[in-house]
Formats: sequence, C-alpha cells, structure tokens
Amino acid sequence: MPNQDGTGPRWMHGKFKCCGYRMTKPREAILDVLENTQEHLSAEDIYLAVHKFYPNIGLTTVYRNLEMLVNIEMIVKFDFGEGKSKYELSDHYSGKGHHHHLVCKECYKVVDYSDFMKDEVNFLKSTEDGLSKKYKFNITDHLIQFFGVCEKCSNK
Amino acid sequence: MPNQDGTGPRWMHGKFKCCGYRMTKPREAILDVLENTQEHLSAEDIYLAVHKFYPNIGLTTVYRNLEMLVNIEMIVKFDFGEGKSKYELSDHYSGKGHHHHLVCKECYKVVDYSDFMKDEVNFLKSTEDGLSKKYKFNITDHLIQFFGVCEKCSNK
DNA sequence: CTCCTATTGGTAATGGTTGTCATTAACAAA
DNA sequence: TTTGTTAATGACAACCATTACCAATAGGAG
Ligand SMILES: [Mn+2]
Ligand SMILES: [Mn+2]
Ligand SMILES: [Zn+2]
Ligand SMILES: [Zn+2]
Repeated sequence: MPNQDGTGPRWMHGKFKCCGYRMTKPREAILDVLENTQEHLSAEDIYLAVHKFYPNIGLTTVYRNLEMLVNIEMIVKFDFGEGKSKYELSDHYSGKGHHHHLVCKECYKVVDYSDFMKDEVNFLKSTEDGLSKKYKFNITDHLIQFFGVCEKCSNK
Repeated sequence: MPNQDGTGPRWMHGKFKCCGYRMTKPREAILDVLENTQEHLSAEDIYLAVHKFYPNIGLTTVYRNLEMLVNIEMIVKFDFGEGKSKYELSDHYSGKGHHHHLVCKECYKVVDYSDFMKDEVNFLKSTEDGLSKKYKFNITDHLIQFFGVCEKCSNK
C-alpha cells in the first residue's frame, strides 16, 4: 500500500524532519505496512510485505529503520517469547490506544486488550510512584503481559 | 558450592524422581549456583560458575537443563531486553517469594520488588478473571516489569 | 542544480540457542 | 554388588535473528 492517494507528503514527514531524519521510501513503506495491519509483525514479516512493493529494499534496512522508529517512539518493540521481536505502531499513532497483551504460550497468538484499564491505571500510577521513590528509578515505561493457552490450543 | 555438607540426597532429589528425571551432577550444580545468588543469571553465567567446580560440564548441558528446570517450574526464565535470557529460582524455592522486576534500560540492572503487592494482587485477580472469560484464555502466568533509568545511569 | 552526508543494500560476521550423535552414567532390578 | 536399560551428557556443528561493514546512492538544504 505505498502512498495510495499520491497526495504528497505523508503525515510522518513532519516528525521525521523535526528529528533530523530524512523521509525515505523504506521508512514510508515500513510505516505503511504497520498502519495497515492489526497484527504484531516481526522484522521479516515487514520485510516481506515491503518487498512486494519495493523488491529492492533490504532486510538490513528494515532492521535499521525499525530501531530508529522505536527510538523516536513511533513504534514499539515487543518480545512475546517467540524468539523474535514483534513491532506495532505506538499508542499515539495506532488508533488502538494504550493496551496490553494476552499471549498464547502454544501458538503465540496475541490479543490486544484495553479492558480493565481503570484498575490498571490506578495500579500503575501508585506502583510507579512508589517504585520511583524507593528505588531512585526514573520510570518511563511498563510491560504487562498475561500468558496462557487460547481456546483453540486447549482443544487439542 | 557443590553439596557443602555431604549429607546425601539433596532437597531437589524428590522432585526430580517424581517427575521421572534422574539426579545428575550438572543439575545439582546448576541449582546450587542459583541457590547461592541474588542475581538474575544468564545461561553462560551459570555455565561459568558451574565450570569452576566441574570443568567438564558443557554449555549445551546447561541449556538443556535450564529448559527442563523451567518446564518443571523449579526455575523461571526472563527476558529483560538484553538479548539473552536470565534465570532465577521460582518463587517456591527461592525465599524471595513472588516479586516483579524493575529494569534499567541503560545498564540492565534488575531490581526485585515485592512492595505494592496488595494493589498488584487485586489488580491481577480481577484482570485475569475478566480476561479469561472474555477471551476464552486459560491464563497461567503474568509478566509485570517496569522500565526506567537507575540512579547511577541518570548521573552520566 | 550541486554538494554534503544520511541512508541504503549486499554480504559477512556475531552471538545466543538448538540439533546431532557417539559415549557415559543413573538407578531399578536382580 | 553386578547388570541392563536408557536418560543424560559433552563436543561440535548448525541455526537464525540481529548487527557490523563499506562502497554506492539519493534526500533535501542552499
Ligand atoms: Mn498490541
Ligand atoms: Mn527476580
Ligand atoms: Zn494458542
Ligand atoms: Zn542503570
């Protein structure tokens, strides 16, 4: 899905420029892929998707740009225990909003959930404050994942 | 610290036998290392520590046994984003009891904390119940980690 | 349009982890 | 204690996600 409408500069252009980065085909393509999926993609997933439209974009470039995009917080990197990292657009850009993950230990299916966020927010607020003070940490982030076995995998 | 007191079968003997596993030097040595540290060790850390007492125990054996020990839930495997897994005795065997982790993104220092567990337990209970029902997951486990920058790394 | 330099793509290297297989040793049974 | 079965080991090679390297390319400011 490269720039379907051909309407000039993309939304991410400003963000890039203001961070001192150039707007390039690979970057645009990678973000396009992430915009148009609900899934959590690996570097290779993204490489393959990008490859369909720009067969000359290399896997190395995908890795490099994923790292850069994580740094400027346009995307987030996750480890679900599968042996490779997965990526998704960060809360601000994704439309999904802030959410956590429920992971099947058998098939690695990942469910986004944002239920129970009231409880979570309370819990996180108080815990982060307490931990920051007690352990002199400047806390910037948290990771909450539940693991289990999905319905499909239970019936086997 | 191999079997300091020489008083025959170790505490883990029973657990092993009842699971159909044999009691071997490498297994005993690995558990000894994990018993005598407060840190979160990598496979290689453990290999090196074991190596001092049993120089002929191989790294492969360490990996194999770590996997086995995770399976029978005597130890727990963690990923703190460092590119290699870390291991510690599981709650039941460690004396630390159930706890979560605070991780420095700069130096990968890991702090065990069990403060604020009342809030956590409430939050986890209700969330797990809700998620189990809504998403038909049989939830067995959770991962809660806070990330930030430790005091030492802040002053640089 | 030009120039500077960030970025790229191909390829080799890295490093944690796993697979293979002949040899060894735990331990149940005799 | 001796024996037999087979789980477990150790050395080594292979795997695979990720990184390093470097010469060639292409953003985009001026
Ligand atoms: Mn998600
Ligand atoms: Mn711990
Ligand atoms: Zn599943
Ligand atoms: Zn630190």
